[in-house]
Amino acid sequence: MDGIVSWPGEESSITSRPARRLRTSPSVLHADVDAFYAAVEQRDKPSLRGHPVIVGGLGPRGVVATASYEARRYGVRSAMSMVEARARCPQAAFLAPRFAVYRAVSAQIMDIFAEFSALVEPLSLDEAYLDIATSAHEPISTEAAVEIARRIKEKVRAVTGLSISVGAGNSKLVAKIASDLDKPDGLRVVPAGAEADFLAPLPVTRIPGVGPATAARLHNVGVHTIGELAALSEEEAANLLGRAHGRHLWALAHGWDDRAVCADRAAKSVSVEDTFDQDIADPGRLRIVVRAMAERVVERLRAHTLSGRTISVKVRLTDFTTLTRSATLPAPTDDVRVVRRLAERLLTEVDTSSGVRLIGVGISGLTDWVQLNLFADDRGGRPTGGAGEVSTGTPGTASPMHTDPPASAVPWTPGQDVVHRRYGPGWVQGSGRGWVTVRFETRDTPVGPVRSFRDADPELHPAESP
DNA sequence: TCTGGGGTCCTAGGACCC
DNA sequence: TCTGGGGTCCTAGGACCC
Repeated sequence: MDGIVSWPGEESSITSRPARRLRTSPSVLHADVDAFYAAVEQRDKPSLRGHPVIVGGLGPRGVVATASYEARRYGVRSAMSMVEARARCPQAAFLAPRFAVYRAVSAQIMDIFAEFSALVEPLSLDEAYLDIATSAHEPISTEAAVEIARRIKEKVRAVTGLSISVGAGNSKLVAKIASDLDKPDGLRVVPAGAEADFLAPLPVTRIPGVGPATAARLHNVGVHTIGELAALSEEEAANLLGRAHGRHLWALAHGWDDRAVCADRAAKSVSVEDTFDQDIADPGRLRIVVRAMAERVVERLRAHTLSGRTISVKVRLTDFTTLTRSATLPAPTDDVRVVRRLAERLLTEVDTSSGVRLIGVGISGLTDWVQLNLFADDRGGRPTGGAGEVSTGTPGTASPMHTDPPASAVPWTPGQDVVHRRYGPGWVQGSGRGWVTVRFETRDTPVGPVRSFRDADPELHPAESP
């Protein structure tokens, strides 16, 4: 294993903080493909080589996903509007992204990374951390790290035709910054012990996690370099930037970064969103759109055999203010009818009369098992739907790869319109284990209470079909 | 003709429970 | 009747990353 040393300054930190250990050799690698999408397009279309290429949305509200280095010379950057990119570099080739191709190339690259380390943490299609200490019994020398990086670059170029940049250091932070500094086709290893001198003169904005808002706060107090951030006290950083964020960045500025390289990180949410070519104000059209997005997100959810408890709707208004509304179910679902209906309701909680430029639907609180009925959680108790409440307070701690028997002979279908003799019209949010939960809302009165009944409640009936 | 789409993490307030 | 604190869950928003 890599050599390990105690976290400097540990004595002064709060006792709840776990003991930190820093590596003593450059055994963390960060690798990413140079101008990935654009480079794939240039690779596949030789006439584009040597010329500016801009990949991104081609619609009226598109933005740049990736600009080739030729295009960057004209000031074209990721996230810039396509309109501005066209103004800066009209002679560029403007291409829509081909994600299926990028995913395939990405898989090739990740396979190559896996040949060099058993511990690969992908960050995106074109980027990953590699822990090269896992298979080594001795600390990794600078020369050994350089050699491994060189071989990875060679192999990626031979197999995919793409150039990558690799950085290595004793932490994720140092490796990542090192790979950034030498782009494109970079190879930079920060030797053990040289981390502080490497970091100190760099602008704070080099630290991943320091964006425009954080940079502005730091600049306000005269902090421009990583070394100047490190020279603050931990308390000053925490007060300036927030407790967690401030302390984290302050530690990073010292090079105190013990974050582990972690393969197989489970997804926490799934979402889809669309920006319209023109704003939509018509509630009927918005309702149709949000239903379609609910269907798309459930498709993605089910493709990964996941279920989720919390449904969110995101609305970006004409003036770009962004609102979210969410609701949490008593148990995870992957039922399109429930998600569709809930998304529709959440949309009604936002005033969209001024016009909407984007709608999104997301699902979080994911569990790794296929939902068979809404109450197939392990709380054991009966459903408790109280008036107006969606969540019951107790989270379903789902067992992995749960295999519940199907809820057979239950007459109620999630999403179904029903009428209760006392409570009026509503729709079935879920059923199972002898119970059915009804949300008493209609399109005209979209927000209403939730109540649960026995399956055979004589007062509950399917709504008349239209 | 301003500002995509997919995510992650953090904060802060209120509800609720012990 | 009054007075609390801690912990967890939920919601909404914001910063940030590629």
